[in-house]
Amino acid sequence: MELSAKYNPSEVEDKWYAYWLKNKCFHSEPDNREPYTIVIPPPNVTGILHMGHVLNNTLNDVLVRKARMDGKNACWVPGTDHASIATESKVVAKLKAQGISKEDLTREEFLKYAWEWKEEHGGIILQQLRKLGASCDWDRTKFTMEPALSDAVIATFVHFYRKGMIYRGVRMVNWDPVALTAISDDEVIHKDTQSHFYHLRYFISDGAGNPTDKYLVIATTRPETIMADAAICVNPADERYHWLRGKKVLIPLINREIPVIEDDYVEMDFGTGCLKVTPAHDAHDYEIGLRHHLPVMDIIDDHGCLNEQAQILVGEDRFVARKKIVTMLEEAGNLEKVEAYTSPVGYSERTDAVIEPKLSSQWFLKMEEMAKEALDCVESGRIKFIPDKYRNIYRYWMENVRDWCISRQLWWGQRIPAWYLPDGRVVVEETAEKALEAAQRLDPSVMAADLHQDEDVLDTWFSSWLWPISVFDAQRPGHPEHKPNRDLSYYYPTNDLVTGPDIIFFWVARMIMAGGEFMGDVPFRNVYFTGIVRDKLGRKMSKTLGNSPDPLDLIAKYGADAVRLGMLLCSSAGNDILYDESQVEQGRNFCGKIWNSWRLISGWNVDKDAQQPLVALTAVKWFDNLLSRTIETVEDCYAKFRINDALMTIYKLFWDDFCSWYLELVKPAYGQAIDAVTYEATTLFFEKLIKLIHPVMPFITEELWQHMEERKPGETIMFERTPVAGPYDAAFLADFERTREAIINVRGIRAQKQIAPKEALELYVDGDFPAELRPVLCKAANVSAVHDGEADGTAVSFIVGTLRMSIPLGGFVNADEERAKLQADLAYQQKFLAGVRAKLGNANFVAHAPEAVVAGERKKEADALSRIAALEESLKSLG
RNA sequence: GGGCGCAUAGCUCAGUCGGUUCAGAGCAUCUGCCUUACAAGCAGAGGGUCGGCGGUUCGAAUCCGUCUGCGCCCACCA
Repeated sequence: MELSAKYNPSEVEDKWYAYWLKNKCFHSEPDNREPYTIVIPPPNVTGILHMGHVLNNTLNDVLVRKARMDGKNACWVPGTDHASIATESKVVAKLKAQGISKEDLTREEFLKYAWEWKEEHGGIILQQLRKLGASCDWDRTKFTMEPALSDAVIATFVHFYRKGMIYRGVRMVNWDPVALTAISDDEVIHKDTQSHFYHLRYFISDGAGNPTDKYLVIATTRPETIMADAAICVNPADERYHWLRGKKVLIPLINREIPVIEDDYVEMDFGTGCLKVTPAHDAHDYEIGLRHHLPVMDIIDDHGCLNEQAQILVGEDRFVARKKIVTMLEEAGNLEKVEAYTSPVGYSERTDAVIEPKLSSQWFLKMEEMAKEALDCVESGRIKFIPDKYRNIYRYWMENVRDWCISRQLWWGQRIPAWYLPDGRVVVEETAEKALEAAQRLDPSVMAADLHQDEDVLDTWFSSWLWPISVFDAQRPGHPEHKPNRDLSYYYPTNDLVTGPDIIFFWVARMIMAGGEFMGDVPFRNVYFTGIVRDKLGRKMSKTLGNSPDPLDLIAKYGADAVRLGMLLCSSAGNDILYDESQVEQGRNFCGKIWNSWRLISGWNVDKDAQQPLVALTAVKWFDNLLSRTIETVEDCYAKFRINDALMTIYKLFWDDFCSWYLELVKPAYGQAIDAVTYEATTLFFEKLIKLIHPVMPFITEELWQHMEERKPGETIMFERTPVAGPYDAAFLADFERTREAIINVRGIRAQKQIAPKEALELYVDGDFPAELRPVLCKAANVSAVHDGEADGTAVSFIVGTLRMSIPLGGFVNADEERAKLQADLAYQQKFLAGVRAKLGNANFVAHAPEAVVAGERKKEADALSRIAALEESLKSLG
């Protein structure tokens, strides 16, 4: 079968992906081989593929394909995450566009819409991953909210509750007034925000609720919250304010009387040294309020608007209210001054709304004990982070862990399995039936209708942290007595996790905790942290900037292999990736190179009787040695997770060594056949090369491997073995390097002197040059003969190592120019020699430096001397 | 504000224990080639005071100090 002149990725990719699926090449079942397991970082069920996914999943796929070719039973489990906030807000937005408000729907109605949306859009991303070539075991696809996995989540809640690790409490939480839910501290992003510092006068009360003419001044960024003030606080050491002791002041506009209190928390030199204490709307103020038994008055509703408690500006949005109240304060004579002020403000990661500190009742999971163990997993080296620097960040997190707020005021997610009795008591059970039984044990008169289930759902990460366990055996989490099934026993712990450092605590740390809690073992052994994909200007890729290409467009344009290669070329672990389309072009070009090299080889006619030329004999020997050495390097790179180095090593081996050198050396003259020995060796090399590249470029390698010879049905390069390194002769490889240098020198001289490549030259070598490499020199440099000794008459010379080589060029040589060049070279060598000798003349150096280093310097000295001698001879022969 | 990390060629990055001709790679650039696998290519070439300053050492891109410029994590002085 003829190979088309150009590689056509789209045809080839669809064909082989379908072939792999049909032959269940990605499917894994436990057997007696060593397992290699990866669970996908589950993308949001409603997500679509972006460049970050491409990077992550390409890395995963490379690792899993490599392991498969290493003979392991490789299993990559795919799936999606229900992503409660993200998905729910998308559904809410979609309903809003249809004129439906969430608040008009019952929970059941809303969930029906949400599931419809999930069925419609869910898993698009998994289809897209197929285009990338991801070799996931699709038969094992999981969803964090499918029944079995949801049951696991509920069971773990009950488990922790019974262990006394889950509790319910009123806490100051981060309220997102757009998503209408509390979010965890980690989902809050602090951004420096331009605002104002309002200096307000609070007049001292005369004791009967009337203002005197004395006042104090407080500075606040949130004047709209003054109606919720419970006190004014000063530092007890602040003598400026001792006269205020025991006094009461009046809140401006509403004239409510509040006490002046003293607390160390207040910084004397910040603002005016007077702090208004607003327990309901500030976490620190809440703490102060607890210490001083202050009343809590909540004046902001769930949407961020002032409520009746505020007395004024009721119903106004907090930011509108801020503007209005400033005017009112000014008119009332309470505004002293306004300063421009920049301070960090918390924003919701999801909705970008300004977070409102809010008191509410939430469920928490105690973290301290689990965090200790999880820290130890990493500190002890049972889990390795790549790169290592993330251990520091991880340690910080684990040592400063706070209890995890696991409840969310949403509907999309696993509903908290807590039921309240009419008297307020609570029972926590896996099902409503069990809850009723439990409730009746407390109070036999309770009926099913009397029980009310908690309205909240659980944080998405409360299901994600079970992922490496629940994808294999959803029975196990929460039921330590359940014996792990066959899959879980075989595949757990997984081997490698590839993910972004931004979820090191959200996900990585918590999986480690869940692993310890439910399996007594780590969930994975290595965590490879990728960087963020940025554009070439260093900007984060984002929809709004429009600087993020659609991966599917790229795949359509350049092919999946090209996209994969382009992505990996610039990805060292942990560094951000500056992506540019030119990298994908480079990938495409490499595909073209591979393709064309096989076109060349497969086009050769083989002559069974032909004898192998000497040059081919040497070339085969060389490439065989080089291949072994390179495979060793590549294996070392993989072992250290230096995937881009492994790739670059193979890339150069293929392009430079195989195509530019090896093939050019063995290539028969035009119209001539190639001998069978060389041909066999060449196809074997080619096959090994494409096997080496297959984990990175699965499609083109499969296409060519299938093209090389008739394969049996179902056969695939995927299950071929990674080529192994044999012994190699390093000295011979070094000799070949010198030969290459000589060839490059000759070519350089041709270029300089404008001598056509077709015109054969003669070469003189003054010294010992291996005979077996002479044919290589002749063919690659178009040298008709290699003579020993030195050229007669005018010649151009050069030095390789310590060998002097010269080419007699007669009329082509400008003796003055050559002399000048030689003299410059000579001067350099003499300076070099002087430097080396200065070192060797230093008694301290000879005394302190290791012997090998001193010997090295002596070698340098000897080499420099012989080069100087050679240059002087060349100068002499120039006359 | 605290902590961690980074700074090497035009760009993106390697550089292991301080010592081997150590100053490297890929891309980009320049020059010459439509040579019968490939112009998405071939051959050749140029390009860096290793961020600045100081120190340790026989010897520093590498270790220490400091300054400058970036990045990340943490942190609600209202």
